[in-house]
Parts: sequence; structure tokens; C-alpha cells
Amino acid sequence: MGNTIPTARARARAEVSAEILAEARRQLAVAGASSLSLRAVTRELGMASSAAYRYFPSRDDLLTALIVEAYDSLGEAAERAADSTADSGGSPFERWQTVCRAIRGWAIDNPHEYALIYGSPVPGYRAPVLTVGPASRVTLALAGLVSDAQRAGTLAPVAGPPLAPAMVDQVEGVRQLAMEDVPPDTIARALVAWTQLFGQISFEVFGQLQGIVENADVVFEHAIAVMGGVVGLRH
Amino acid sequence: MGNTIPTARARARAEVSAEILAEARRQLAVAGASSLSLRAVTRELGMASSAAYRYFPSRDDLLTALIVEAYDSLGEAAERAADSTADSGGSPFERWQTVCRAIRGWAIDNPHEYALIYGSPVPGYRAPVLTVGPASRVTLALAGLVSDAQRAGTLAPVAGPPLAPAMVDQVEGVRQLAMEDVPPDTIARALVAWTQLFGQISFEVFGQLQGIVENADVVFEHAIAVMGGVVGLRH
DNA sequence: TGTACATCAGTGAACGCGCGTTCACTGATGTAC
DNA sequence: TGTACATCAGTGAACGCGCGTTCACTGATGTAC
Repeated sequence: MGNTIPTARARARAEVSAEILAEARRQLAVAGASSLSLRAVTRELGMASSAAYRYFPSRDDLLTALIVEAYDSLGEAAERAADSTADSGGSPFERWQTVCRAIRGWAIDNPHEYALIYGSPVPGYRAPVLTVGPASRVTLALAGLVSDAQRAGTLAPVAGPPLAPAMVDQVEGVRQLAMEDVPPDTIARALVAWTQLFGQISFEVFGQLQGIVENADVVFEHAIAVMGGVVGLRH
Repeated sequence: MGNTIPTARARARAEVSAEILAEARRQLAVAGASSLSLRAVTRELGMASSAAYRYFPSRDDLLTALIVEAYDSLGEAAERAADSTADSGGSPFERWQTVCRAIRGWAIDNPHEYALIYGSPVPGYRAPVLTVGPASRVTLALAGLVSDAQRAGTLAPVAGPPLAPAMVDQVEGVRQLAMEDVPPDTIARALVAWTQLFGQISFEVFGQLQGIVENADVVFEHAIAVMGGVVGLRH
């Protein structure tokens, strides 16, 4: 109990567990989430299918582990981008660009993991609560960047008609969660930029841009430039 | 050949074919695309599973029929919204709002059909060319509304830095496809609004807004108001 | 109009497949005395 | 340090399931003469 030296058994257990996850990830990349199969995973690993049950109580638990892993991986990429630009003193707009690019880059590198977390929900699967924390990492990285800009006084005020009262209410919840000091109008626009970002990435990763846009890079850059402006992030 | 009076056989064929499709649609709504099964469909219809092969050569062809149906249904909803507001002389901005609401309304009413066409691609399924036409109907309805505004001279010019040359190239293809007379800057922004719209709807339909936004209606209204402004659609 | 043949919708059995999960077991690792 | 027992990873057979697709068939509908 609380022992710092793990036993051989414990070490083996951690390793095999990681191998199963890794193989599952590999198969996810080929076949997609709904056809992920415990049997196929263990087969590839050269073990009996029943052995998997020593590590994951059911197929859904394996799926959950993959989802958590994906959220964490994406979240880490976004956080790293946000932190690096904070350290190097980038402008809010540059930070926004860098984080957006990191998110898109991750999605393109891991299309099936992206689909797993931002695509259509897997039928019959209900994501348990423990996915909520990892899921919010990306979002908090983006929100943090806006908060930082606000605190540094570098946020352009939002022009245009005042927010509808109902919208002020909606935004209030978000403010408390992630953007304490940011004015409601800016938060409202940040929500729009947020959905635009993932809409753009989803269209690209899911092939919706085919036949319409050839160079998705260029269109992405334009989109984040426009939306950075909409939010009021200054160069 | 070319006979206008269909035989009893032909009429029965059309009816059964429609029944299979309808039942497949019903099951899609419960279980999602990847677990759509020919056997389950025919079972529910009280016929032998092999009978389905008189109507659809394979499961994938059934899927394709459902996809085409979904695209057409959504496309029609968007076109109807666009036409009705054209007839009643709505402003470009009002037309934009109405079409966006129609698209969102359809998605909320038919979440699984929405997921089928805008969610993660079904693994192993390759959409055949005949889906392209129906798929472009929504997009063309949106593009048409911008074109109309341009022709009527009611499009606000886009402020801000000039488009990057690479972006001008990208936009040129879109211009020829769907927005002949519209200036490149506006088309570029229309692309951003387009991905924002579907990003917002996907987040809502796929449950990504849960725990962040309670009243999706209000946030949606705000989003299309902001993006209508970004594109330059006047009230 | 009546008959002979062709077409084709629908049947039911069968093939071969892969899946998730359970269970009694063996043998290696860990632990208490 | 050595022994006896407990823990637990991994096995292999089995259960019951549902799937897509094929095939030879029956019987009703359609068509040519």
C-alpha cells in the first residue's frame, strides 16, 4: 500500500494495459470506433480474447479509455501551444492562431480520434462523467487565451448592437466557468469563433470540403484570421 | 416502354421499395448508421431477409439511398426557406436567418439523418458520385441568397485587409460554382459563415454544447446574427 | 378472348463469419508466518 | 531464509447472437400470339 517500488506484476500489468490501448488506437485509425473489437485487439496482440477482461471490464470501457486518451492528447496539444506563445510574449491574435493551428494539426494527424470525440456519437454508448475533465482542456486553453488578452487590456471592444438579455444569461454561465473577467459581448463572440473553428476542422477532416475547396490550409488561415478579428484579438 | 400506366407489379415494387426505405430510416433514428441492418429492416416488415435483395443489391446501396434521401430532404427545406423569403421580399439578412433556422430545424428534427451526412464518415463506406447533386442543394441555397443580395446591390462591402492571393485562388473556384457575381472577399467570408453554421449545429446535435450552453436557441440566433454581419448581409 | 411461356417478387434454408462475454482451469507471482 | 497459501494473469472452449449474402424453389403477374 502506497509502495513506491512497483512489483513485477504491477509493472507487467501497466505494460500490457498500455499495449492493449495502443493496439486499440491503431485499429481505431483503420476501422473507426463502431467496429472496434476486443477480439481483434487481443488477436493482434497474440493473446486470448478473454484476457482482455483482466484489463477492461467491457468493450465500452476500452472505448472510454480511448476517448479520454484522445481528449487528453488534443488538450495537451492546445495547452502546449497556448503556453509556448504566452512564454514568448505573442500577441493575443498570434496566440489564437497558434492554438487553432495546433488543434487543426492534431485533428489532421489523428482523424479517427478526432471523429471519436467530435463526430457523431457512437450509438448506444453513453460517455461517463470521467470524460468531462479531459474534454474541457481544449476549450479552457482557448478561453484562457481570451482571458489573458482581457487582463492585459489588449482586447478590442465589441462594436454593434447590445447583446440580447437572454444571451447575456447564457454567457454568464460561461463567464463563471472559464472567462471570469471578460465582458459578455466578447464571450458571446468567442462562442461563435469556437464553433466556427471546430466546424471548419470537421468539414475538412470529414471530407465535406471536397469538390468545393482544394487548399484547406489557406481557407483555414483565412477563417481564423476573420474570427480572431470578430472576437477582438489584437495583433 | 415509356408506358404511362404502371402495371400492378411496378406499383407494388415502388411501394415495397418505399416501405423498406421508410423502415430503414426509422431504424437509423434508433441505432445509427453503422448498425443499420438489412435483416432487421426486413424482419420488421415481416418479409424474408433475402427479399431485400430484389430492391437493393447490397446493404451499402440501402445506405446510399438513405443518404441521398437525407440530402434531398435537407436541401428541400433550405430551398423552401430561401424561396419563401425571396417571394415575400425579405432582406438578405432576414433570408439568411430564415434559411439558417430551416437547416437547424431540420437537423434537430432528424438528428440521425444529420449525423449520417454531416457526422463522421461511416467506416468502409465510400459515397458514390450520385450523392453529389443532392448534397450540394443546401450549399447552393445559401450561396444563392448571397448572390441575390449582390445582384440587388444590398451587400455591404467587406472591410479589412485585402485577401491573400492564395485565398483569391481558392475562392475563384467557388465563385464559378455558385456565386458568379459576388466579390472574392465576400465569398471568402461566406465560406467562414458556412462552416460556422454547420459547426454550431453539429455541436448542438452531437451534444458538445452540454454543460456549457443551456439554451442553444439563443446562442444559435446570436451566431447567425454575428455571421450574417460578417458576410455583409444587410437588414 | 384464351392459352403458353417468360418474368420476377418473395420464401426458407443454408454458408461462413465475427462478435462480447463467461467459466473452470493452470501456473506464475506475491505475501504472511 | 523457507514454506504454505492467496492472488491474479492468461488460456481455451463454449454460449448465444446477429449479420450479409447466395441459392434453388414456388407461385403470381405480365406478355406474345
